[in-house]
Amino acid sequence: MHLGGQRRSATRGTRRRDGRNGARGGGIGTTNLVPPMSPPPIVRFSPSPTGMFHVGGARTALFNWLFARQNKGSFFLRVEDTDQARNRPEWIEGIYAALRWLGLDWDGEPVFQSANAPRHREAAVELHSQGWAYYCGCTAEEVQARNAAAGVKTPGYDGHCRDLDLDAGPGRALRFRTPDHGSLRRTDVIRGTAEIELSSIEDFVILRATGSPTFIMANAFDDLDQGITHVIRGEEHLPNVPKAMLLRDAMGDTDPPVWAHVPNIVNDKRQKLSKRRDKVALEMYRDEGILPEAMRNYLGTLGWAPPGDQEIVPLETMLETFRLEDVTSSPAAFDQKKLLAFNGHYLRALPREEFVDRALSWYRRTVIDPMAPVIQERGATLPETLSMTDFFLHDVPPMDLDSWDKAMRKAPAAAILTAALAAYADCDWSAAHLHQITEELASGFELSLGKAQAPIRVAVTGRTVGPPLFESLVVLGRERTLGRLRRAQARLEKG
RNA sequence: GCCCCCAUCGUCUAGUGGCCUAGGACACCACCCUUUCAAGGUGGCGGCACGGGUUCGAAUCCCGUUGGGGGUGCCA
Repeated sequence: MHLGGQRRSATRGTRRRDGRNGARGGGIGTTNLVPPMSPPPIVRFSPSPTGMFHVGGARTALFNWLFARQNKGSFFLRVEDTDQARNRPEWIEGIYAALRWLGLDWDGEPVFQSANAPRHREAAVELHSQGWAYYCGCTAEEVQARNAAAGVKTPGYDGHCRDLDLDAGPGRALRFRTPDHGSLRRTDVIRGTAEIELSSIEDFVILRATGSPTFIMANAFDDLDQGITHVIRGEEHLPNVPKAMLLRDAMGDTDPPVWAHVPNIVNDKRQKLSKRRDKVALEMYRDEGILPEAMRNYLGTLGWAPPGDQEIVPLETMLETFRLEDVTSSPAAFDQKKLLAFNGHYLRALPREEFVDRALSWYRRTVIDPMAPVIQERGATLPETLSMTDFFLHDVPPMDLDSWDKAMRKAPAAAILTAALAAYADCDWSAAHLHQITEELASGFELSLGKAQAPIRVAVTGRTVGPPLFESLVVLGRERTLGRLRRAQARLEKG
């Protein structure tokens, strides 16, 4: 057996359930995770820039930040961009902007995981030379076919190349050799201890056939390299813990981190929030007027609660009373109504002058700045230009009945709305592109663009006249546009 | 299929074997205040998934069942 320390347990964390020092009264703000005199903790928040920054990530960041700051530790930002194909620079900017908006400052410069790729590769190759890993030339299809032929119902790598002693070469990935027997102890601050059977873990890839390191390799290496003491992340990473422990062990680690897997945030159907079907992007909430302090406070009540009967609390209170080991282990549903209630509270509590400043700057940033180029030319007075943006302010646009009748009474209105809904659902959201696809839509009905856009305009703005449609749609955003089109559709059906 | 995780009002949570007739918040309902609407105040509705243990005593500990979720990628 090559795995010397595999039964070693993570001893740094003390579980809340097995201690008697967990009582909140008198113990507020103290944690047994970081004993006095011990070096300050080092945590990292490590999002991958593969989409809009969302509320789940925001909460994980918040918990990391609270834990680091209250213990005088370090909070690092590490961008896990090992999947080059799915990364985009604007997503990275989005991460910075969102964290700044929430007031979560990080230490030092962000680390880009891709920049460490050579070191990851080197470490992986080293693992191979020490016999911890082997090269494998199987494709996913081959593995699948073999499993099917063997009648194996459980998918996963079958160990075909395990003892072939293949050299590195084109088309060959490097796999970590997982022990066949024994178990390891996984200790998690918020989930307790579990004994994991090693036989259930397949030989996983650490270096792709392209030579690029996989997430698990890069992640385990960087955590070790940065001296991360507490890994606080989403529960979807729980199955990665044994792999990370195996890898760290092979790389000579003797001081495993404290693991803390925070529960998912789920939707009202209790599924993990997803970008596609749920409203998750932080910037959408920002644009709809949610105050960062309200969002931050609300996020803090998902999976944790301040002691006492008061859950709307200042950041300082969270900083004093937050305890990682008190985080709940069951998923929390994101309740927009409750967020709104929190927001109303914060809004009312603002000093008058600050309220004015913030309301005005919101209006300027979200509506006036983006609309200025098209409204400035279209009115004789300031109020007249400003009134062109009123549809933007309401969830349901104020509907002008004459406009409605004029645009919707004509035969293809319903069909146009349906076609627009389909065309706008997944397209590039720019004025030029919207113009183009709407023109195509119009020619499909053998109508001019002017005629075809009328039902769309009325559905979205409530009127037949107004600023140029496509610029308006861009500012409104896809979700709100689609929502208004659907609402108009429903209204049309009712007659 | 296999591995893992989870289970207190509709939702977020408090609860760490007796302070529990289960507390608070959001939502909802009623009333009060009020020129309207909010805000605020008062009250109400509403929950320990089920079944077995352990114990003098279980929301709390153990086992099972059921139900939900996550993972099962040369994604992260």
